Amino acid sequence: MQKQETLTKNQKIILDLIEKSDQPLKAYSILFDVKKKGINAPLQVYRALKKLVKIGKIHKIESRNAFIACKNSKCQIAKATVFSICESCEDVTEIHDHKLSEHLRDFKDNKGMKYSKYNLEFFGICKKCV
Amino acid sequence: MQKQETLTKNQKIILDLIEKSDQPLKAYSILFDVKKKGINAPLQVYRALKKLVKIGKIHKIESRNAFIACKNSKCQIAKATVFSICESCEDVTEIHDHKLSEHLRDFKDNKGMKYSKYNLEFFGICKKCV
DNA sequence: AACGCTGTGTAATAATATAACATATTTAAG
DNA sequence: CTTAAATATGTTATATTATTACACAGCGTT
Repeated sequence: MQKQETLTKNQKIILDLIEKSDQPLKAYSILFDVKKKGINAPLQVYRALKKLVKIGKIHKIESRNAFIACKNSKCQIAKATVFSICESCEDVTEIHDHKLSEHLRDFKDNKGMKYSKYNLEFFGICKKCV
Repeated sequence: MQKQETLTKNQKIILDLIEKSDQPLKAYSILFDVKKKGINAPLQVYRALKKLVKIGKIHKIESRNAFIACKNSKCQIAKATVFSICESCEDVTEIHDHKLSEHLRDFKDNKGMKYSKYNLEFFGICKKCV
């Protein structure tokens, strides 16, 4: 399992930025923010994001095309993610629910397909926005 | 609840196309296919897709930016979707599992947020690709 | 008839993401 | 140590996905 120490310069810069935000960041907003650090092209951002997703440091919120840091130290691989998304303020929170995770991990469809990964996004209106 | 009969010409053309495919179609591939029917611009496709998603006739596969018809007559609103996606051949199947649906429908996070919708995508390797 | 709502058609552009190429750095094996 | 493989970099160009803005049409309501 790859540790943060082994991340490259670009990967560190981008992970730092995402970790400082408690909300998902979009690739081109990241690009804008890291230009002062010498990262000039979209591809440099996307390459770092791809790696960070792969090692589980960040997750992609598929319905929003945005990236958020994973705060769960156990979650070292991006294979099982659950998010809560407010459709009004767009606030995103990662959900860790043992029972739900168990249920999803053990889920088998009727074709017997084995799943190595899942992504679940819940949508609603958060307390602040009600 | 809106019935298919009330769909407009563009909406019908695009729904027909998606229903004929058992796999998700991308917006620009749809555009290409319906040009012969007089639909010329991306926006015409996206507008129809938006409506069809809203009334539950089709679903968007968020991780693939593609659209698939909903074969479940009960599923008239795009509020609760579960898909199986093969990461090798990209085959996508909608999953209807009563127990899982129940579990997800009843899920409440520890902040007491109420969810009106969810989207779950399972990833793995299908039987053909193993 | 005037309004609100929904849809249409068109042009332009924004936002998201990858291909292709040349080069550098790190890692592991011989 | 050196060679090969794997991974990362920097840059340019381009592909793909999606929306804004504007003018107007059709329909049901009041």
